[in-house]
Amino acid sequence: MAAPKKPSTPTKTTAPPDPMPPEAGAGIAYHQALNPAQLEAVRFGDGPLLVLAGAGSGKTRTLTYRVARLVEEGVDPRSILLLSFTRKASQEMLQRASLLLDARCRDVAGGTFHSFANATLRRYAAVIGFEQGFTIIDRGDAEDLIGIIRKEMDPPGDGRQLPRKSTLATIFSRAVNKQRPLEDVLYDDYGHFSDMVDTITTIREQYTRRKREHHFLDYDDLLIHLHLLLTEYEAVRQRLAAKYRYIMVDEYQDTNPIQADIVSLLADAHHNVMVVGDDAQSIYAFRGADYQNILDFPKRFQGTRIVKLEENYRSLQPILDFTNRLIESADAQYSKCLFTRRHGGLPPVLVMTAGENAQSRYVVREVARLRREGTSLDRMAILFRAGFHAFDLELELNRAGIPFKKVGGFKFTESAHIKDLLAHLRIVAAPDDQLSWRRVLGLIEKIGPKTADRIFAAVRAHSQGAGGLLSAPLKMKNQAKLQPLKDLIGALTDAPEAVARWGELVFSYYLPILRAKYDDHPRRQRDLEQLLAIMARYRHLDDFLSDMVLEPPSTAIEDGLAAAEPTAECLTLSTIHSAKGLEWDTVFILWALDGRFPSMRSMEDPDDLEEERRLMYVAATRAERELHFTCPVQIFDRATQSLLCDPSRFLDGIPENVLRRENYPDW
DNA sequence: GTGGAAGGGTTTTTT
DNA sequence: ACCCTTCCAC
Repeated sequence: MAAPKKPSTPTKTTAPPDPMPPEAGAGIAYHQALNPAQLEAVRFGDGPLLVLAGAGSGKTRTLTYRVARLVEEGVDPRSILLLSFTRKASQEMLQRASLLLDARCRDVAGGTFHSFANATLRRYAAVIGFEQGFTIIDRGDAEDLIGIIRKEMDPPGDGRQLPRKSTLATIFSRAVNKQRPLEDVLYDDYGHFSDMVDTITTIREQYTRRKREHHFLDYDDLLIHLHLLLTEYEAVRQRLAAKYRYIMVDEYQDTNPIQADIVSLLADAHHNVMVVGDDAQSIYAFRGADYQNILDFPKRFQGTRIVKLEENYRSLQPILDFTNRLIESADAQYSKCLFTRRHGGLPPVLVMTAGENAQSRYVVREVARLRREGTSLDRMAILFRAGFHAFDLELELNRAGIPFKKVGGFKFTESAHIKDLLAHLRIVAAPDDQLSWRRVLGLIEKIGPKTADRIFAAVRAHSQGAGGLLSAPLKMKNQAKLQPLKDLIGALTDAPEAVARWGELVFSYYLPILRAKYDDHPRRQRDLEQLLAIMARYRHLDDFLSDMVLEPPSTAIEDGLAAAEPTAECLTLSTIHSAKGLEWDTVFILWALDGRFPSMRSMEDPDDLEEERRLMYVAATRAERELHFTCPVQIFDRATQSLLCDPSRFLDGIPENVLRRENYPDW
């Protein structure tokens, strides 16, 4: 049970040095910083360009240098649009480009598809019939609204129930993202509900109608409306195409048909479009992404130049030997084989453990060992398929006193107390927001959904915004209960627009409610204080509220630690989806157990199974030096009533010299 | 109408 | 573990 040893001599990295600010007046040293393929992409002039970038091949570096290069050549930074997967990723690229060149690079327009859609739609809101603006609703809000409609519908009558609200939301979203009729999605993916197609269609019509009534846009609507704006309003499309003369898209393999269309529409006039991605790392099929999208790019744009980045700068050779093998045995033929000049190190290890808790103890033991040997916790990550897969490990890490942050899974802004506080601000910002009124009023004793809706209707009829609550005619017994809330709204509407001040007013109103409602209120109160700190960074309430939906802080703990002790080192726990694009010295992949990874559900459909394999590939290629898989055995699977005992089928047939096997504890 | 308690059926991944 | 429904007391 020898654990992988650190290589005795530090491995020499052949990766180009990190970008440094150029000497005053000197140009950027492209030749020293980039390999020939990267250089070709960076120096590519006008026209369509497809960069197929393997894992760890310097994709971000290439995009960063190309931005700097364009700006250096005199392109107006505001005419460059850089769409990437997370806002953090695009900010980092622009920051690095600024270091290479100068601060002009910060003026590059960038963000996620959704944040770009938000910004654009705000500018053209009147064109698409949102004269009074709009509120972006997150998944939870969407489900609440669907839940209200669902409850109003007649039950099917045969004793069965309609799909739960979260399932309905998934069905509706899938139909949009895959651009398929609702009926087809139901028939293919939810066969057991396909006979309710009429009722479900009605629910969706109602959902669409009410979103419009309340000026709500959900995540999908942002893309739909942007697409609509570009297709239906030729003048707008021309203006946007003239404004953004260079389009760049990161992680193009994860775009869905609407997003790919949006890119085409924007680039149609000039064809100056560069997309970067890796078909082998496409892991968002569940929301409509199709790796075929990136392979079809040259068909959309005639004369596309294709550049392949195949040299890996991240991982040691034994890790690449393994990951190449993993992706080679895929059914689909992906387009590359990676190589590296980083030698040394041991092959990855697969560790069989006697159950889930043994898995957790193995990870804790190894993390402690690595730390003793000098690896910072910041350089290690634990990756897993789904958020709840790490629950047991979290307990063990707490017991061992190892600090960690968890990324992915449940979000800060999804917890009830955060949503409560935001709802108070939302009714002021958007008085038509019935969902937020329900939430705010429902917090008051003896007010439930019915009373809340009545009060909402009265306020709305008064059409004075949230202040309508102060003058709307209400029943006497409601008047008294509502007095504190009225005082709050009065204070909010009187105070000048200062986001942080409003946050404090709501906080002091909400604190007694929080204390009465939750036993664990001290922890939640700390979260709220974090939220207030975040609010202080904003000048406009609308921006704050939009950001909380589009790019919420990934974890409460992360921000807590970052704020309190920015230097404290910290282990990362992450879903594989949230780990995309990141890298660590040492990576642990949990639950490499057939039935968990791949999951039972994915085994019926070859396409789903392929995506699981790509997911494992993404996880494994995050590692630079050490890679551990753990496989707890004898796990009972309730869905199939069977005992799971075998390692992931993706690891079958990989020889011992590529993947070592161990048992923990020895048995 | 509200609020609490009890019991049966379902659990990925993200903007 | 959580959602959703149902049932019952106020």
